[in-house]
Amino acid sequence: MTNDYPVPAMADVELVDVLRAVADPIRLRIVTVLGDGEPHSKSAPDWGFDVQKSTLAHHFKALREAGLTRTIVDGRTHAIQLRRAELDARFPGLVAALVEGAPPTD
Amino acid sequence: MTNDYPVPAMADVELVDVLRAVADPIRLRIVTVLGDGEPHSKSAPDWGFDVQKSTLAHHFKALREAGLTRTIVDGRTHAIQLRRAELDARFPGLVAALVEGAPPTD
DNA sequence: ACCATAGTTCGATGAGTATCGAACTATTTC
DNA sequence: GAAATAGTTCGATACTCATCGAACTATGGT
Repeated sequence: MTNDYPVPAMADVELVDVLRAVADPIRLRIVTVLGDGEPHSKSAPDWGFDVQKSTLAHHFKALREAGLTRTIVDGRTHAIQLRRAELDARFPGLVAALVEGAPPTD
Repeated sequence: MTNDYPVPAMADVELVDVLRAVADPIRLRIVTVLGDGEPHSKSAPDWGFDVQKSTLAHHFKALREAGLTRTIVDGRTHAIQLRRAELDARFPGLVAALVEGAPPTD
């Protein structure tokens, strides 16, 4: 069936939950890549992390449930996108600070 | 003699470690209060958290070791201060976003 | 129908950590 | 010196969570 990748309403998202979501090396890296606001494939090889795809799925879920991202389903491929505008409205400057403060994408 | 409350050099502080430090309700609250850049007493009753003072000491240590704060010793009382200027230089906009995005101090 | 591909979910495991209470250190006061 | 005060440290406990592998769902291709 279609879209059951629910996201919380941004008004219900607490700052501490957002921070817990990005307080992990892999998830922080994901968020900085998603900082451009565009959808990115969930494809594990594309990301190049040294973890199994089940672990990556766990991180994607954590980001979505914390209110940071949404999932876009297209056939059998999924994309993930930062809820940039909503986040900027609710937590001004936060995403920008994360993107700018993260180590270079090498 | 007591001035063994070492802090890491700001250049060595990683963003993800800062985020892990503030990804806790009590520590996030502390940081937002310290956002004014002034020293604040470590006195447990003053903070009004519902934890023992040993727990509070643990959180103060976590903030200091993550590079967020410094400790100022004065006799038998201690104060804690945000390393505001250094943090702003290393992670522009981050502290401001935390202070602004945190729930009201009410 | 069959198989391959993309991604999720589940159970188990191990590491990290928030919390407490008690003991400890350092400083001030009497 | 003794007692009180401020805060830290330590050991134990409980809980959270990152990770893996295997099983599962869903879609697309042949």
